[in-house]
Amino acid sequence: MPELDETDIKLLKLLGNDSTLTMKELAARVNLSPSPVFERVKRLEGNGYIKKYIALIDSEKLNQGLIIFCNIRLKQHDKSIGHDFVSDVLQLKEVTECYNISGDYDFLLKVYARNMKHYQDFVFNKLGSVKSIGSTHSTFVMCENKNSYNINL
Amino acid sequence: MPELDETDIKLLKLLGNDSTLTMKELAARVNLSPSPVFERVKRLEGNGYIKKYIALIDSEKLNQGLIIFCNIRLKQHDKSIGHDFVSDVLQLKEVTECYNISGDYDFLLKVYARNMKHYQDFVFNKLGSVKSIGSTHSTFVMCENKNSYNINL
DNA sequence: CTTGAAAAATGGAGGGT
DNA sequence: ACCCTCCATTTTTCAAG
Repeated sequence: MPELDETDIKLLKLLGNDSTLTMKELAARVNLSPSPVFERVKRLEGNGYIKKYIALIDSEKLNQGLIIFCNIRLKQHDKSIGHDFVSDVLQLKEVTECYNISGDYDFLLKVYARNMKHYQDFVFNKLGSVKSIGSTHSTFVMCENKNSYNINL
Repeated sequence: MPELDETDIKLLKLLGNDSTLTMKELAARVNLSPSPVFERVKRLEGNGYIKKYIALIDSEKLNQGLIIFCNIRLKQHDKSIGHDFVSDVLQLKEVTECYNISGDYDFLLKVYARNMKHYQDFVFNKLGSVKSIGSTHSTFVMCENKNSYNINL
């Protein structure tokens, strides 16, 4: 596992905020020419430091403006129930994130819904038919103050 | 606000998963030639459906493998205290997301730390010096089962 | 790392249905 | 409105030094 120097970190930071920067633009910001920057970026991709490049879609513009953190407690805690839950819940298009967590609940889901009615339908009809779920607790997002999508380097 | 057709949605979906796709590759997937695809993508960018393009960085490879959801209750609930809290907490590099939420707590933070010791330091020394905070409750992520970063179209 | 050049993609012009 | 083909420009990509 090769070490990263200052320049690599800076490149990750730049691309983590804006991946449309060209090699030329990146080069200018790290005081190099495009070629070594190209090689560094390819190395960062190849070694998995950069996982992928994506476009961020505006969820509000697509009528998915309601964000809910949904805490879930399983009925039982054996491995197979947990596995069933994860595979069931990842099928649901409203669920964009799923974490196995410590504490009172077993899982935390981030859910996007059009509105309250849609979320109600999600809880009763979709989560309601996932057998492994014991109970749920929903926390509604009133305002997203920040989401940087990446660690802050 | 112009409506989106099937093709636009498909383009958003494709770019939301992989923004390295070229106009040519996108064109092939939606059965068009590169030019109209180019125009559509520029329109989606211009109208804000696509907010930005970013590289996703592997947090584990950068020694930020511990994810914590930190619930925070403010001391008081006036607007200025809330504003102070947000501006203070967004300065902290460990905090990548911040939500104003309903329920027992006022805010939910997503925090990345190197390890438990680092998180302990974050809670005691960094959050500890934010005056507006009343109490906190940390939920530790044991496994990230899914994070799609975008709504599922 | 630099230079430099081939291959590929972008971004428009102009025209067709 | 929407699409196409063609082409100049820019960028990417990869030699060789």
